[in-house]
Amino acid sequence: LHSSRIFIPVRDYDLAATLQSGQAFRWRWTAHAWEGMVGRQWVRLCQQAGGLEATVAEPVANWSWLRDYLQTDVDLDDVLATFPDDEPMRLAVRHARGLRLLRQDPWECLASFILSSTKRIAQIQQIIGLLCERFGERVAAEGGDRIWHAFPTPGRLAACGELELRACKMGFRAPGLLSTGRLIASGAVDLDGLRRQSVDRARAELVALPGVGRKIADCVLLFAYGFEEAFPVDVWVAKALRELYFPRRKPSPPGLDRFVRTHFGPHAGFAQQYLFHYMRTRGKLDPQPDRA
DNA sequence: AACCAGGACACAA
DNA sequence: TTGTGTCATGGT
Repeated sequence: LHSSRIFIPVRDYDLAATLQSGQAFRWRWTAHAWEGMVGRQWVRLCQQAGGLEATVAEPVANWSWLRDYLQTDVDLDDVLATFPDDEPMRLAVRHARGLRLLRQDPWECLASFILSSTKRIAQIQQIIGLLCERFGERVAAEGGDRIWHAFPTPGRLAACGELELRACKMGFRAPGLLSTGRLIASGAVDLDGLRRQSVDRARAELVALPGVGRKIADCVLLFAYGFEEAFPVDVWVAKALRELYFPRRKPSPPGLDRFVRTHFGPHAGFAQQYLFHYMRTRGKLDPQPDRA
């Protein structure tokens, strides 16, 4: 019953848009497929007619962890039906219909977004790549002929010095990542415990961590815990709101917060991801080399 | 060569 | 409450 390959039937799933929309940073396009890590597992993903094909390095009996990560059981139509019926959302959804939210590991997601501040996605990928290569556990890929690295545990990072982290080109983000890693490694903060908290309590605990403000906390709430009312506002989404919704006057920060909370519905964070991806990739050529 | 990137933080007005 | 400087690093 063990297998190293599975076909996951799903419709309306744009794998390329999903893996390149700045929510996860370890997926690479190589040899007509996406390769990356899900937890401790190396995974190759391939978009196929009617679903996704997945390959792992060593046969497994249960694939629920991958379905959970990819969120293939989510009915996209149900989500899209809750979006506001306005022109910006129509544009954003038409631009990348099939864009999904992943369900990531909280620690990896938190650490990744601490490293994301005022960095372009390509650079975030580079920093995280160095971090994993130097401090992550070695993992077999594709039957063992190649080596990948798991994301470093909080304990391993806590054992690092700030200079070692700075050597991964993360600059001023190093002390925040280090302090947060040590708080989690010591047990002073329990990331798994946030799963059962309310959004507001979970956000409050995340914002209390060094290097974590409102925006990064909302990214973790959305991408790792599945709080889909979380609505991270970065420079791109701020630009989308400014240009598409408030072209004349600029709303105050609390006014804008009230707007996004009431206007985009129960899956506001999902809508946010469409706006983000639309603003970042409209007008550009598809970055994926050979796509049907 | 200036400018900017999925910000957070301390501090001023 | 809202505005400014600072913090690294690399690509356009």
